[in-house]
Amino acid sequence: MLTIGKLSRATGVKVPTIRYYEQIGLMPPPVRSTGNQRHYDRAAQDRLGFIRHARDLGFPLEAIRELLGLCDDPEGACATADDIARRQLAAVEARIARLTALKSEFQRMLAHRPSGSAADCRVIQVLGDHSLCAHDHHRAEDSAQP
Amino acid sequence: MLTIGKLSRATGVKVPTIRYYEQIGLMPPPVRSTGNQRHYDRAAQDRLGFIRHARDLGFPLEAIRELLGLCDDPEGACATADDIARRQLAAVEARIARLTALKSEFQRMLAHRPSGSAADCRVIQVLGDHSLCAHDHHRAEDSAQP
DNA sequence: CTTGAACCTCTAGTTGCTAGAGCACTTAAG
DNA sequence: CTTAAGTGCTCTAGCAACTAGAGGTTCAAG
Repeated sequence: MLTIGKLSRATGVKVPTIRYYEQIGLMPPPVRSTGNQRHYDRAAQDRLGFIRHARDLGFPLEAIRELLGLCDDPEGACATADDIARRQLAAVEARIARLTALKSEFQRMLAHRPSGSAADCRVIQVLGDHSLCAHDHHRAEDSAQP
Repeated sequence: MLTIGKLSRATGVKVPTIRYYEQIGLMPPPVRSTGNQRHYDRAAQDRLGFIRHARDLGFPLEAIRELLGLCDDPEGACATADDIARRQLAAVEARIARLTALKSEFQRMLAHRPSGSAADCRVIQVLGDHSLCAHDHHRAEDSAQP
């Protein structure tokens, strides 16, 4: 039986975040001590580890909620979990592509050493004039968090 | 002189977002018509284009505020703009590295076709057991928005 | 038994918007 | 000249996914 602080250290999830997960129903309310303090068992630790892991992989909390639902009902369709991961992969790939373009844009901007005043600063030029841009950096569907 | 809607179409920034930028002081309050409607000039359009462009490149609004400050005072140090871009580049690189690791993780997970039930689903396994993970996907400093 | 760390609840703030309610104004057709 | 559609206005509240702080309680070591 772990206190919230020990669970936090064990999983790498911060204490207020654990309470937040409980508040939004991602973690079940744990048993309490006589003094009203939370005590977690192994199952809770595993579940939180799962959440932490999935968060690190960029799953939004709603996707994690779905995945946890699948675990709670283990004979359910695995295809669903696959679909969630697949969507996530697509989002990650799109994001990488966009960021790679951004990176070379920055490198291009920084390659031109400043000549003194902001007036002819390359960074500001590039930002001000789209035609100087080597890349399309139009906002593609990039609302996904990862 | 453009109405807010035309400015929106011209720059690709949504109408409520333009008003939001005005609210937080990123865009100056424009002149108003007798009927209290906003009317924008060329300078406003350029400024908003600059903001849009910088946002697309992943600059947080506070960095954009700094950059705009530099433009308003064009003999200021260009080095500052460079620094901002450099920090941004570092953030972008870190993010790309992390996302690339995530991507191969997802690919690994998806390479194992589901065998039917969630109980032995690879996705759920990988998420549940950190030791199955090929990569370190510990949360590096990745709070930067891009 | 005391002290200080760790816990509790609650509210409010963060970033960068987006959505909706409930109005006022503008513009082209009739 | 009027009217209806299409814009525009302000204001409030909401989203993710936490984080910070206030102000109070409990626990464990010495």
